[in-house]
Amino acid sequence: MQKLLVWENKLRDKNIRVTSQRIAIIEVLLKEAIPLAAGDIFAKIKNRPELKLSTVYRNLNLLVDERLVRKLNFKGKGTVFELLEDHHQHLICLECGDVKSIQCPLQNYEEELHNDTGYELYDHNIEFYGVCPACKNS
Amino acid sequence: MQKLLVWENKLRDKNIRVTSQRIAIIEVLLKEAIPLAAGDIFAKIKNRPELKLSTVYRNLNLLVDERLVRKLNFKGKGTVFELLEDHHQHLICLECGDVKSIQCPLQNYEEELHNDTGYELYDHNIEFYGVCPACKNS
DNA sequence: GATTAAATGCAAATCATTTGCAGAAAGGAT
DNA sequence: ATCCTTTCTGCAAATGATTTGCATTTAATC
Ligand SMILES: [Mn+2]
Ligand SMILES: [Mn+2]
Ligand SMILES: [Zn+2]
Ligand SMILES: [Zn+2]
Repeated sequence: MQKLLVWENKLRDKNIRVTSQRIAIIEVLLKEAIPLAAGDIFAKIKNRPELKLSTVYRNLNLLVDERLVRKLNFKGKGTVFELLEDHHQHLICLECGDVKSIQCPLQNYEEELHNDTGYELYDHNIEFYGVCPACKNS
Repeated sequence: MQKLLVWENKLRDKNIRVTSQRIAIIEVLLKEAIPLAAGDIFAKIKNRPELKLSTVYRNLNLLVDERLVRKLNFKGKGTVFELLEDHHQHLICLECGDVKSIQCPLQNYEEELHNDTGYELYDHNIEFYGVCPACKNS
């Protein structure tokens, strides 16, 4: 089954209407496969001059509320969005801005933190910052 | 030695002038001891009506550049700042906004990540989100 | 195809943050 | 203590990102 159809069904499951604007946004996020700023998503939607930036924002916010999209903030890039699929974290090059997805190193840590603090844990987010091999050699 | 004097010396060591505005900002961050938004810092500076919000921003940015202050972004709070002292991470209650400092669970992980990716690691940041015991019982 | 709630386009508003410039203050030298 | 140079601040205005109100359009249901 195509990825886009999977996402259309996720919308239907949450009673969110499948609009062409929503699909266009999800298509960009699927194709790029890295976290993108709202403005970048907007810029990558070609041949839809009537699709407005405010629509991009409204949809991203809705999808974040429905836990279909993750909203992040990266040093140097500001607020970015990615489709919420498998749990993973990010490694960001401070020179070229490259973003690498990495396995989350804290798979089992929330239980320990719960025992230590009494907090009910829901989520965590990690950013690693460094310089990628390509940038190091230049 | 008083904490404030330590910070004045940190400024001198970096050739940053010790101005009364800078001191006022650092005093707020020292006293509150949790990450604060620029606007919150500004609001907590009493009896200095001439001290402007733009000055708060300019100084926070300078202190971030000089690695004396850490700039973070917390879900629900936006951009916040804290004095950079010991390496630690944060646990945030999504109900009441309470922020707890916690020991960093990734003390030795950067080496492993370097070996896996070739990246030169400089820094990392973790946020844990949950609900605190007080909010859970209410 | 008609009905209704939800979504969009559009323009304007809001909020956070930055900037230009003229005057004030800090730190070093005399 | 005064002078000098550079940095810093106040102030007001600009910018950039994000949100909002409202009239119109559209998706989903019947
Ligand atoms: Mn990712
Ligand atoms: Mn802290
Ligand atoms: Zn790079
Ligand atoms: Zn709480």
